[in-house]
Amino acid sequence: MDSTAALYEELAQPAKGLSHPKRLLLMELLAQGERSVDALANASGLGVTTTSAHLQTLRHCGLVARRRDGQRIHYRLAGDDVAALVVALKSVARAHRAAVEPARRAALGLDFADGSEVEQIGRDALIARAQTGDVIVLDVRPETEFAAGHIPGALSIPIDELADRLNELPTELEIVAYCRSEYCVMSYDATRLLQAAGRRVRVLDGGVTEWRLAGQPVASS
Amino acid sequence: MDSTAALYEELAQPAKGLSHPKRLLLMELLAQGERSVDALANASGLGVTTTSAHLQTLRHCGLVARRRDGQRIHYRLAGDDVAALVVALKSVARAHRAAVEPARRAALGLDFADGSEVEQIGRDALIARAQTGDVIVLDVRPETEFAAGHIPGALSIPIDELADRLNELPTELEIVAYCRSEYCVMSYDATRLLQAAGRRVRVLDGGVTEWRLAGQPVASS
DNA sequence: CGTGTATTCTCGTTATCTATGGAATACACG
DNA sequence: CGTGTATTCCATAGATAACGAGAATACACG
Repeated sequence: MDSTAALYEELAQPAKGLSHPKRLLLMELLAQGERSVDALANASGLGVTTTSAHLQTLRHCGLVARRRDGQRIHYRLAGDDVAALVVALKSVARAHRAAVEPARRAALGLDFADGSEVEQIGRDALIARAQTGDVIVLDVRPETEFAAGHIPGALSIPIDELADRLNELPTELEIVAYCRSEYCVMSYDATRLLQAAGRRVRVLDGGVTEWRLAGQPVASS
Repeated sequence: MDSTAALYEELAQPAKGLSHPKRLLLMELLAQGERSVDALANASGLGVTTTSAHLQTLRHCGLVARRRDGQRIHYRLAGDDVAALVVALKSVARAHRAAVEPARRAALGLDFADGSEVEQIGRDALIARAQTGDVIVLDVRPETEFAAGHIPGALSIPIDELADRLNELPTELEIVAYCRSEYCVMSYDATRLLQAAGRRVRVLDGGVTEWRLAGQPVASS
Protein backbone atom coordinates (compact mmCIF):
# COMPACT_ATOMS: atom_id res chain seq x y z
CA MET A 1 0.00 0.00 0.00
CA ASP A 2 1.45 3.33 -0.98
CA SER A 3 1.55 6.32 1.31
CA THR A 4 -1.40 8.06 -0.32
CA ALA A 5 -3.60 5.03 0.23
CA ALA A 6 -2.42 4.91 3.82
CA LEU A 7 -3.38 8.56 4.29
CA TYR A 8 -6.89 8.04 2.95
CA GLU A 9 -7.21 4.95 5.10
CA GLU A 10 -6.51 7.16 8.09
CA LEU A 11 -8.81 9.97 7.00
CA ALA A 12 -11.70 7.57 6.43
CA GLN A 13 -11.59 6.11 9.93
CA PRO A 14 -13.96 8.58 11.60
CA ALA A 15 -16.53 7.86 8.89
CA LYS A 16 -16.15 4.17 9.57
CA GLY A 17 -16.99 4.90 13.18
CA LEU A 18 -20.19 6.72 12.24
CA SER A 19 -21.22 4.22 9.59
CA HIS A 20 -23.04 1.85 11.93
CA PRO A 21 -26.52 2.92 13.10
CA LYS A 22 -25.93 1.79 16.67
CA ARG A 23 -22.68 3.69 16.88
CA LEU A 24 -24.40 6.79 15.55
CA LEU A 25 -26.99 6.36 18.30
CA LEU A 26 -24.22 6.09 20.87
CA MET A 27 -22.70 9.30 19.52
CA GLU A 28 -26.02 11.03 19.90
CA LEU A 29 -26.24 9.89 23.51
CA LEU A 30 -22.68 11.01 24.17
CA ALA A 31 -23.47 14.42 22.71
CA GLN A 32 -25.64 14.90 25.83
CA GLY A 33 -22.64 14.44 28.12
CA GLU A 34 -20.27 11.75 29.29
CA ARG A 35 -21.66 8.37 30.29
CA SER A 36 -20.52 5.03 31.61
CA VAL A 37 -20.57 1.89 29.50
CA ASP A 38 -23.55 0.27 31.14
CA ALA A 39 -25.52 3.52 31.13
CA LEU A 40 -24.93 3.62 27.39
CA ALA A 41 -25.87 -0.04 27.05
CA ASN A 42 -29.15 0.56 28.85
CA ALA A 43 -29.95 3.70 26.90
CA SER A 44 -29.15 2.12 23.55
CA GLY A 45 -30.70 -1.29 24.08
CA LEU A 46 -27.44 -3.07 23.26
CA GLY A 47 -25.68 -5.74 25.31
CA VAL A 48 -22.82 -4.53 27.48
CA THR A 49 -20.25 -6.51 25.52
CA THR A 50 -21.48 -5.15 22.23
CA THR A 51 -21.63 -1.61 23.60
CA SER A 52 -18.07 -1.90 24.85
CA ALA A 53 -16.91 -3.17 21.48
CA HIS A 54 -18.60 -0.29 19.67
CA LEU A 55 -17.04 2.19 22.08
CA GLN A 56 -13.61 0.70 21.39
CA THR A 57 -14.26 1.16 17.71
CA LEU A 58 -15.30 4.77 18.23
CA ARG A 59 -12.25 5.40 20.34
CA HIS A 60 -9.86 3.99 17.78
CA CYS A 61 -11.57 6.11 15.15
CA GLY A 62 -10.80 9.19 17.23
CA LEU A 63 -14.43 10.10 17.86
CA VAL A 64 -14.63 9.55 21.62
CA ALA A 65 -12.34 9.75 24.63
CA ARG A 66 -12.69 8.13 28.02
CA ARG A 67 -11.90 8.72 31.66
CA ARG A 68 -11.69 6.24 34.50
CA ASP A 69 -13.54 7.01 37.71
CA GLY A 70 -13.22 4.15 40.18
CA GLN A 71 -14.74 1.03 38.72
CA ARG A 72 -16.48 2.70 35.88
CA ILE A 73 -15.24 4.29 32.74
CA HIS A 74 -16.93 7.37 31.36
CA TYR A 75 -16.90 7.96 27.63
CA ARG A 76 -17.35 11.36 26.03
CA LEU A 77 -17.14 12.92 22.57
CA ALA A 78 -13.59 13.77 21.56
CA GLY A 79 -14.56 17.39 20.92
CA ASP A 80 -17.11 19.87 19.65
CA ASP A 81 -15.88 19.39 16.13
CA VAL A 82 -16.99 15.78 16.44
CA ALA A 83 -20.47 16.84 17.58
CA ALA A 84 -20.61 19.22 14.61
CA LEU A 85 -19.57 16.41 12.27
CA VAL A 86 -22.41 14.24 13.50
CA VAL A 87 -24.91 17.05 13.01
CA ALA A 88 -23.54 17.71 9.51
CA LEU A 89 -23.83 14.02 8.68
CA LYS A 90 -27.47 13.89 9.69
CA SER A 91 -28.16 17.06 7.79
CA VAL A 92 -26.63 15.65 4.61
CA ALA A 93 -28.64 12.47 5.01
CA ARG A 94 -31.85 14.42 5.38
CA ALA A 95 -31.10 16.69 2.44
CA HIS A 96 -30.05 14.06 -0.07
CA ARG A 97 -31.75 10.81 0.90
CA ALA A 98 -35.43 10.61 0.15
CA ALA A 99 -35.96 7.74 2.59
CA VAL A 100 -34.92 9.82 5.59
CA GLU A 101 -37.98 12.04 5.86
CA PRO A 102 -40.57 9.23 6.03
CA ALA A 103 -38.33 7.33 8.46
CA ARG A 104 -38.08 10.45 10.60
CA ARG A 105 -41.82 11.04 10.60
CA ALA A 106 -42.42 7.41 11.51
CA ALA A 107 -39.86 7.44 14.33
CA LEU A 108 -41.08 10.72 15.80
CA GLY A 109 -44.75 9.77 15.40
CA LEU A 110 -45.59 12.73 13.17
CA ASP A 111 -48.12 11.07 10.90
CA PHE A 112 -51.54 11.65 12.37
CA ALA A 113 -54.75 10.33 10.85
CA ASP A 114 -56.22 13.84 10.87
CA GLY A 115 -53.27 15.29 8.97
CA SER A 116 -52.39 17.74 11.73
CA GLU A 117 -48.81 18.85 12.22
CA VAL A 118 -46.74 19.54 15.31
CA GLU A 119 -45.78 23.20 15.45
CA GLN A 120 -42.08 24.01 15.62
CA ILE A 121 -40.33 27.14 16.79
CA GLY A 122 -36.86 28.23 15.69
CA ARG A 123 -33.99 29.16 17.99
CA ASP A 124 -34.17 32.86 17.28
CA ALA A 125 -37.93 32.97 17.71
CA LEU A 126 -37.64 31.17 21.03
CA ILE A 127 -35.01 33.59 22.29
CA ALA A 128 -37.23 36.52 21.37
CA ARG A 129 -40.26 34.95 23.07
CA ALA A 130 -38.26 34.00 26.16
CA GLN A 131 -37.26 37.62 26.72
CA THR A 132 -40.89 38.66 27.06
CA GLY A 133 -41.23 35.90 29.64
CA ASP A 134 -44.52 34.49 28.41
CA VAL A 135 -43.21 31.03 27.57
CA ILE A 136 -42.08 27.97 29.53
CA VAL A 137 -39.02 26.18 28.15
CA LEU A 138 -39.35 22.52 29.05
CA ASP A 139 -36.48 20.02 28.99
CA VAL A 140 -37.88 16.49 28.85
CA ARG A 141 -34.60 14.55 28.84
CA PRO A 142 -33.56 12.36 31.77
CA GLU A 143 -32.28 14.28 34.76
CA THR A 144 -28.63 13.37 34.28
CA GLU A 145 -28.63 14.83 30.80
CA PHE A 146 -30.34 17.98 32.02
CA ALA A 147 -27.69 18.30 34.73
CA ALA A 148 -24.89 17.92 32.18
CA GLY A 149 -26.13 20.88 30.16
CA HIS A 150 -29.42 22.60 29.33
CA ILE A 151 -30.89 25.79 27.97
CA PRO A 152 -30.64 28.46 30.71
CA GLY A 153 -33.94 28.94 32.49
CA ALA A 154 -35.41 25.68 31.27
CA LEU A 155 -37.59 23.56 33.53
CA SER A 156 -36.64 19.88 33.83
CA ILE A 157 -39.39 17.27 33.77
CA PRO A 158 -38.21 13.98 32.26
CA ILE A 159 -40.66 12.51 29.80
CA ASP A 160 -41.24 9.49 32.07
CA GLU A 161 -42.51 11.72 34.87
CA LEU A 162 -44.36 14.27 32.81
CA ALA A 163 -47.81 12.72 33.14
CA ASP A 164 -47.55 12.84 36.93
CA ARG A 165 -46.10 16.33 37.14
CA LEU A 166 -48.43 18.29 34.87
CA ASN A 167 -49.39 20.51 37.79
CA GLU A 168 -45.89 22.01 37.84
CA LEU A 169 -46.63 23.68 34.53
CA PRO A 170 -48.61 26.92 34.69
CA THR A 171 -51.71 26.62 32.52
CA GLU A 172 -51.70 30.12 31.11
CA LEU A 173 -48.31 29.98 29.39
CA GLU A 174 -47.31 28.42 26.12
CA ILE A 175 -44.79 25.58 26.45
CA VAL A 176 -41.76 24.96 24.23
CA ALA A 177 -40.43 21.42 24.62
CA TYR A 178 -36.99 20.24 23.60
CA CYS A 179 -34.76 17.20 24.01
CA ARG A 180 -31.50 15.89 22.56
CA SER A 181 -31.51 16.70 18.90
CA GLU A 182 -33.42 17.08 15.69
CA TYR A 183 -34.11 13.33 15.60
CA CYS A 184 -34.96 12.67 19.22
CA VAL A 185 -38.49 11.50 19.94
CA MET A 186 -38.89 12.72 23.50
CA SER A 187 -40.05 16.27 22.82
CA TYR A 188 -42.63 14.94 20.37
CA ASP A 189 -43.93 12.43 22.89
CA ALA A 190 -44.14 15.25 25.40
CA THR A 191 -46.04 17.43 22.95
CA ARG A 192 -48.68 14.76 22.36
CA LEU A 193 -49.09 14.26 26.07
CA LEU A 194 -49.37 17.97 26.80
CA GLN A 195 -51.73 18.63 23.93
CA ALA A 196 -53.99 15.86 25.19
CA ALA A 197 -54.00 17.74 28.50
CA GLY A 198 -55.14 20.86 26.72
CA ARG A 199 -51.88 22.80 26.81
CA ARG A 200 -50.51 24.90 24.01
CA VAL A 201 -47.15 23.39 23.02
CA ARG A 202 -44.50 23.82 20.38
CA VAL A 203 -41.31 21.88 19.78
CA LEU A 204 -37.94 23.58 19.51
CA ASP A 205 -36.42 23.07 16.07
CA GLY A 206 -33.29 21.11 16.94
CA GLY A 207 -32.33 19.89 20.39
CA VAL A 208 -29.79 21.04 22.91
CA THR A 209 -26.94 19.74 20.72
CA GLU A 210 -27.82 22.07 17.87
CA TRP A 211 -28.46 24.87 20.39
CA ARG A 212 -24.98 24.52 21.81
CA LEU A 213 -23.24 24.22 18.45
CA ALA A 214 -25.02 27.38 17.32
CA GLY A 215 -23.11 29.18 20.04
CA GLN A 216 -26.02 29.64 22.41
CA PRO A 217 -25.33 29.49 26.16
CA VAL A 218 -25.74 26.24 28.05
CA ALA A 219 -26.18 25.97 31.83
CA SER A 220 -25.12 22.96 33.85
CA SER A 221 -25.87 21.27 37.19
CA MET B 1 -36.56 -3.48 13.51
CA ASP B 2 -38.33 -0.61 15.18
CA SER B 3 -38.78 2.75 13.56
CA THR B 4 -36.00 4.42 15.55
CA ALA B 5 -33.49 1.83 14.40
CA ALA B 6 -34.72 2.36 10.85
CA LEU B 7 -34.16 6.11 11.18
CA TYR B 8 -30.58 5.69 12.40
CA GLU B 9 -29.98 3.17 9.67
CA GLU B 10 -30.94 5.88 7.19
CA LEU B 11 -28.93 8.63 8.88
CA ALA B 12 -25.80 6.50 8.97
CA GLN B 13 -25.79 5.81 5.23
CA PRO B 14 -23.73 8.83 4.16
CA ALA B 15 -21.07 7.84 6.69
CA LYS B 16 -21.05 4.35 5.22
CA GLY B 17 -20.34 5.94 1.87
CA LEU B 18 -17.35 7.87 3.21
CA SER B 19 -16.01 5.00 5.28
CA HIS B 20 -13.97 3.39 2.50
CA PRO B 21 -10.67 5.06 1.61
CA LYS B 22 -11.14 4.64 -2.11
CA ARG B 23 -14.58 6.18 -1.94
CA LEU B 24 -13.18 9.08 0.04
CA LEU B 25 -10.61 9.54 -2.71
CA LEU B 26 -13.38 9.52 -5.32
CA MET B 27 -15.22 12.18 -3.33
CA GLU B 28 -12.10 14.31 -3.30
CA LEU B 29 -11.80 13.99 -7.07
CA LEU B 30 -15.48 14.82 -7.52
CA ALA B 31 -15.05 17.91 -5.36
CA GLN B 32 -12.99 19.27 -8.29
CA GLY B 33 -15.94 18.99 -10.66
CA GLU B 34 -18.03 16.35 -12.39
CA ARG B 35 -16.29 13.44 -14.09
CA SER B 36 -17.08 10.34 -16.09
CA VAL B 37 -16.64 6.85 -14.69
CA ASP B 38 -13.51 5.96 -16.60
CA ALA B 39 -11.93 9.33 -15.90
CA LEU B 40 -12.45 8.58 -12.22
CA ALA B 41 -11.13 5.05 -12.66
CA ASN B 42 -7.96 6.40 -14.25
CA ALA B 43 -7.48 9.12 -11.68
CA SER B 44 -8.06 6.79 -8.74
CA GLY B 45 -6.14 3.76 -9.96
CA LEU B 46 -9.16 1.49 -9.57
CA GLY B 47 -10.63 -0.87 -12.14
CA VAL B 48 -13.64 0.44 -14.04
CA THR B 49 -15.93 -2.19 -12.54
CA THR B 50 -14.84 -1.41 -9.02
CA THR B 51 -15.10 2.33 -9.63
CA SER B 52 -18.62 1.93 -10.97
CA ALA B 53 -19.61 -0.14 -7.95
CA HIS B 54 -18.23 2.47 -5.56
CA LEU B 55 -20.08 5.21 -7.41
CA GLN B 56 -23.31 3.23 -7.11
CA THR B 57 -22.69 2.97 -3.40
CA LEU B 58 -22.06 6.70 -3.11
CA ARG B 59 -25.19 7.42 -5.09
CA HIS B 60 -27.36 5.24 -2.90
CA CYS B 61 -25.87 6.93 0.15
CA GLY B 62 -27.00 10.28 -1.25
CA LEU B 63 -23.50 11.69 -1.63
CA VAL B 64 -23.28 11.99 -5.41
CA ALA B 65 -25.63 12.56 -8.33
CA ARG B 66 -25.14 11.74 -11.99
CA ARG B 67 -26.05 12.99 -15.42
CA ARG B 68 -26.04 11.15 -18.72
CA ASP B 69 -24.34 12.79 -21.69
CA GLY B 70 -24.41 10.49 -24.69
CA GLN B 71 -22.53 7.32 -23.92
CA ARG B 72 -20.93 8.55 -20.80
CA ILE B 73 -22.27 9.29 -17.37
CA HIS B 74 -20.90 12.17 -15.37
CA TYR B 75 -20.93 11.95 -11.60
CA ARG B 76 -20.84 14.96 -9.31
CA LEU B 77 -21.18 15.72 -5.62
CA ALA B 78 -24.78 15.95 -4.48
CA GLY B 79 -24.20 19.44 -3.08
CA ASP B 80 -21.93 21.87 -1.29
CA ASP B 81 -23.06 20.51 2.05
CA VAL B 82 -21.55 17.19 0.98
CA ALA B 83 -18.23 18.84 0.15
CA ALA B 84 -18.31 20.54 3.55
CA LEU B 85 -19.01 17.22 5.23
CA VAL B 86 -15.97 15.67 3.60
CA VAL B 87 -13.79 18.57 4.70
CA ALA B 88 -15.17 18.32 8.25
CA LEU B 89 -14.48 14.59 8.28
CA LYS B 90 -10.85 15.08 7.30
CA SER B 91 -10.50 17.84 9.85
CA VAL B 92 -11.82 15.61 12.64
CA ALA B 93 -9.48 12.82 11.59
CA ARG B 94 -6.51 15.16 11.69
CA ALA B 95 -7.46 16.65 15.03
CA HIS B 96 -8.19 13.45 16.91
CA ARG B 97 -6.17 10.68 15.31
CA ALA B 98 -2.48 10.73 16.03
CA ALA B 99 -1.67 8.52 13.04
CA VAL B 100 -2.95 11.07 10.54
CA GLU B 101 -0.16 13.60 10.79
CA PRO B 102 2.72 11.20 10.06
CA ALA B 103 0.67 9.64 7.26
CA ARG B 104 0.07 13.10 5.83
CA ARG B 105 3.71 14.07 6.01
CA ALA B 106 4.70 10.80 4.35
CA ALA B 107 2.12 11.14 1.59
CA LEU B 108 2.97 14.78 0.85
CA GLY B 109 6.72 14.16 1.08
CA LEU B 110 7.27 16.67 3.90
CA ASP B 111 9.99 14.87 5.80
CA PHE B 112 13.30 16.11 4.56
CA ALA B 113 16.64 14.85 5.81
CA ASP B 114 17.74 18.43 6.56
CA GLY B 115 14.65 19.13 8.67
CA SER B 116 13.49 21.98 6.47
CA GLU B 117 9.80 22.78 6.16
CA VAL B 118 7.62 23.86 3.27
CA GLU B 119 6.27 27.34 3.88
CA GLN B 120 2.53 27.76 3.82
CA ILE B 121 0.41 30.85 3.30
CA GLY B 122 -3.15 31.29 4.56
CA ARG B 123 -6.11 32.36 2.46
CA ASP B 124 -6.32 35.84 3.94
CA ALA B 125 -2.61 36.45 3.60
CA LEU B 126 -2.74 35.36 -0.03
CA ILE B 127 -5.64 37.69 -0.77
CA ALA B 128 -3.71 40.58 0.76
CA ARG B 129 -0.56 39.74 -1.20
CA ALA B 130 -2.47 39.24 -4.44
CA GLN B 131 -3.85 42.78 -4.24
CA THR B 132 -0.37 44.25 -4.30
CA GLY B 133 0.25 42.15 -7.41
CA ASP B 134 3.70 40.87 -6.45
CA VAL B 135 2.76 37.20 -6.38
CA ILE B 136 1.95 34.50 -8.94
CA VAL B 137 -0.88 32.16 -8.01
CA LEU B 138 -0.17 28.82 -9.65
CA ASP B 139 -2.77 26.07 -10.16
CA VAL B 140 -0.99 22.76 -10.74
CA ARG B 141 -4.03 20.52 -11.18
CA PRO B 142 -4.87 18.87 -14.52
CA GLU B 143 -6.38 21.26 -17.07
CA THR B 144 -9.90 19.87 -16.83
CA GLU B 145 -10.03 20.56 -13.12
CA PHE B 146 -8.67 24.05 -13.63
CA ALA B 147 -11.36 24.64 -16.23
CA ALA B 148 -14.09 23.43 -13.87
CA GLY B 149 -13.15 26.02 -11.27
CA HIS B 150 -10.07 27.87 -10.06
CA ILE B 151 -8.93 30.86 -8.03
CA PRO B 152 -9.50 33.99 -10.16
CA GLY B 153 -6.28 35.19 -11.75
CA ALA B 154 -4.45 31.91 -11.23
CA LEU B 155 -2.08 30.57 -13.85
CA SER B 156 -2.62 26.96 -14.94
CA ILE B 157 0.39 24.71 -15.37
CA PRO B 158 -0.40 21.06 -14.62
CA ILE B 159 2.21 19.39 -12.47
CA ASP B 160 3.10 16.98 -15.31
CA GLU B 161 4.09 19.87 -17.56
CA LEU B 162 5.68 22.12 -14.98
CA ALA B 163 9.27 21.04 -15.59
CA ASP B 164 8.97 21.93 -19.30
CA ARG B 165 7.15 25.21 -18.77
CA LEU B 166 9.27 26.89 -16.13
CA ASN B 167 9.96 29.77 -18.49
CA GLU B 168 6.31 30.86 -18.27
CA LEU B 169 6.91 31.87 -14.68
CA PRO B 170 8.53 35.26 -14.11
CA THR B 171 11.66 34.85 -12.04
CA GLU B 172 11.29 37.96 -9.92
CA LEU B 173 7.94 37.10 -8.30
CA GLU B 174 7.13 34.78 -5.46
CA ILE B 175 4.94 31.83 -6.41
CA VAL B 176 2.02 30.45 -4.41
CA ALA B 177 1.06 26.94 -5.54
CA TYR B 178 -2.24 25.20 -4.84
CA CYS B 179 -4.12 22.10 -5.91
CA ARG B 180 -7.20 20.17 -4.81
CA SER B 181 -7.24 20.19 -1.06
CA GLU B 182 -5.33 20.08 2.18
CA TYR B 183 -4.25 16.49 1.49
CA CYS B 184 -3.37 16.72 -2.18
CA VAL B 185 0.26 16.11 -3.08
CA MET B 186 0.49 18.10 -6.30
CA SER B 187 1.27 21.51 -4.87
CA TYR B 188 4.01 20.00 -2.71
CA ASP B 189 5.54 18.22 -5.69
CA ALA B 190 5.43 21.52 -7.55
CA THR B 191 7.09 23.31 -4.68
CA ARG B 192 10.01 20.90 -4.60
CA LEU B 193 10.45 21.22 -8.34
CA LEU B 194 10.31 25.01 -8.28
CA GLN B 195 12.60 25.31 -5.29
CA ALA B 196 15.15 23.12 -7.08
CA ALA B 197 14.93 25.64 -9.93
CA GLY B 198 15.75 28.43 -7.50
CA ARG B 199 12.28 29.97 -7.25
CA ARG B 200 10.73 31.30 -4.07
CA VAL B 201 7.55 29.25 -3.47
CA ARG B 202 4.90 28.83 -0.83
CA VAL B 203 1.93 26.48 -0.70
CA LEU B 204 -1.60 27.71 -0.13
CA ASP B 205 -3.00 26.32 3.12
CA GLY B 206 -5.93 24.26 1.81
CA GLY B 207 -6.81 23.68 -1.82
CA VAL B 208 -9.48 25.06 -4.09
CA THR B 209 -12.14 23.04 -2.27
CA GLU B 210 -11.50 24.79 1.03
CA TRP B 211 -11.19 28.11 -0.83
CA ARG B 212 -14.63 27.69 -2.35
CA LEU B 213 -16.27 26.50 0.87
CA ALA B 214 -14.83 29.53 2.65
CA GLY B 215 -16.97 31.64 0.34
CA GLN B 216 -14.14 32.89 -1.85
CA PRO B 217 -14.87 33.47 -5.55
CA VAL B 218 -14.11 30.74 -8.09
CA ALA B 219 -13.69 31.33 -11.82
CA SER B 220 -14.43 28.71 -14.45
CA SER B 221 -13.52 27.83 -18.05
C1' DC C 1 -29.15 -1.83 -38.38
C1' DG C 2 -24.42 -3.59 -37.32
C1' DT C 3 -20.10 -1.86 -34.80
C1' DG C 4 -17.68 0.34 -31.11
C1' DT C 5 -17.56 2.52 -26.57
C1' DA C 6 -19.07 3.46 -21.82
C1' DT C 7 -21.28 1.70 -18.04
C1' DT C 8 -23.65 -1.55 -15.24
C1' DC C 9 -24.89 -6.27 -13.80
C1' DT C 10 -23.84 -11.09 -12.27
C1' DC C 11 -21.33 -14.02 -9.68
C1' DG C 12 -17.75 -16.31 -6.96
C1' DT C 13 -13.86 -15.77 -3.84
C1' DT C 14 -11.92 -13.60 -0.11
C1' DA C 15 -11.81 -10.57 3.62
C1' DT C 16 -13.90 -7.85 7.20
C1' DC C 17 -17.62 -6.75 10.55
C1' DT C 18 -21.11 -7.74 14.09
C1' DA C 19 -23.25 -9.84 18.08
C1' DT C 20 -22.82 -12.58 21.99
C1' DG C 21 -21.41 -15.93 25.67
C1' DG C 22 -17.84 -16.92 28.74
C1' DA C 23 -13.27 -15.87 30.75
C1' DA C 24 -10.08 -12.41 32.38
C1' DT C 25 -8.91 -7.89 34.39
C1' DA C 26 -9.34 -3.66 37.22
C1' DC C 27 -11.06 -1.48 40.99
C1' DA C 28 -13.93 -0.56 45.50
C1' DC C 29 -15.33 -2.03 49.80
C1' DG C 30 -15.52 -4.26 53.96
C1' DC D 1 -7.32 -10.05 51.09
C1' DG D 2 -11.67 -12.18 49.55
C1' DT D 3 -16.15 -10.54 47.32
C1' DG D 4 -18.82 -7.92 44.10
C1' DT D 5 -19.17 -4.81 40.14
C1' DA D 6 -17.75 -2.68 35.77
C1' DT D 7 -15.35 -3.32 31.75
C1' DT D 8 -12.58 -5.56 28.38
C1' DC D 9 -10.63 -9.64 26.00
C1' DC D 10 -11.29 -13.96 23.38
C1' DA D 11 -13.41 -17.16 20.31
C1' DT D 12 -16.87 -18.00 16.94
C1' DA D 13 -20.80 -18.23 13.92
C1' DG D 14 -23.41 -15.52 10.78
C1' DA D 15 -23.80 -11.43 7.89
C1' DT D 16 -21.96 -8.04 4.90
C1' DA D 17 -18.65 -5.88 1.77
C1' DA D 18 -14.75 -5.61 -1.79
C1' DC D 19 -12.70 -6.92 -5.97
C1' DG D 20 -12.32 -8.35 -10.67
C1' DA D 21 -13.49 -11.07 -14.89
C1' DG D 22 -16.94 -11.78 -18.18
C1' DA D 23 -21.78 -10.95 -19.79
C1' DA D 24 -25.38 -7.69 -20.61
C1' DT D 25 -27.19 -3.02 -21.56
C1' DA D 26 -27.39 1.74 -23.43
C1' DC D 27 -26.09 4.91 -26.60
C1' DA D 28 -23.50 7.11 -30.85
C1' DC D 29 -22.10 6.79 -35.37
C1' DG D 30 -21.90 5.53 -39.89
